[in-house]
Amino acid sequence: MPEGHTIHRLAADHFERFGGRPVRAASPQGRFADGAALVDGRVLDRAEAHGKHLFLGFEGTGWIHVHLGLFGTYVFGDTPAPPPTATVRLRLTGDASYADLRGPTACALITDAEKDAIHRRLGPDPLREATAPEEERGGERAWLRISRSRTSIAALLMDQKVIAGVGNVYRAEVLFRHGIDPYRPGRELTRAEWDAIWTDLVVLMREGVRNNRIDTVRPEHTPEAMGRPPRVDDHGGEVYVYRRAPQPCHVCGDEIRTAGLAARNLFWCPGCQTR
DNA sequence: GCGTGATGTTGAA
DNA sequence: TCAACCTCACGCC
Repeated sequence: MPEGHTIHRLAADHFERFGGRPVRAASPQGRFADGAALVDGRVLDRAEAHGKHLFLGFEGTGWIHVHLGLFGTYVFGDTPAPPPTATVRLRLTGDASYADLRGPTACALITDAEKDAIHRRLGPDPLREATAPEEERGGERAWLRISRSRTSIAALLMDQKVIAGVGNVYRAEVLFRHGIDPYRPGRELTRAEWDAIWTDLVVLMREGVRNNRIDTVRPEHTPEAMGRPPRVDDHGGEVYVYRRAPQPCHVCGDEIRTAGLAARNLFWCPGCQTR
């Protein structure tokens, strides 16, 4: 699940369930035992996300920094919590809820300064647009990088230093929605194309947070509108190209293509996406 | 029971 | 460019 929308949703869910009250913390798996002990019994007073990074702030203690990586998952439940399984890296327990974290790439206690360093190395996040300072709006910093780069737009969109929070699904889908060939170099994008991509990501990812899944098809291309069966797939909602190769494109009927790019699977429609 | 792959990142070669 | 890491579900014996 973990693209940026998932992490922002997790931040909100954590604050809603645990915010403003002391929580119990434990690491049944053991690899975060020291950190959990330091946080145990403290008040969770902030929860924040930047791209795919989650920050849980504990009064007077610092932050737990969580990155889910490819396999990390969170499961929330109501108390009383069942006995944790052996792979639970971190369990937080509050009055009415518990949260189990499994398989993260990162789970560590960090200071304000370490947190600042993470923010500095990440690009602008479409989901932080509303709270970003004026000069950070519109993905301006991302455009500076993209407009000067010979690297493909597909690779640039996955580079968290360029733009934070976009993963393999949003990348494939936003390029489809704007008819852009994934291999086009960043510097061959027009300003208007970039503005449209950024604005679209803000909308799509906000909807992703709200629904807790990725839907990208326009109303005229939904299963209902086109009289086709809804997608049966546990990898998200209705999409145009992600994991659809070699099925036909919903819009032009061409065969969706897939190829490896920087160790990830790229998906696109050769008919709809041009250089 | 074994092999595979997945919405990700890092660090070495 | 490649391997390593984290976990789990699925297909195929």
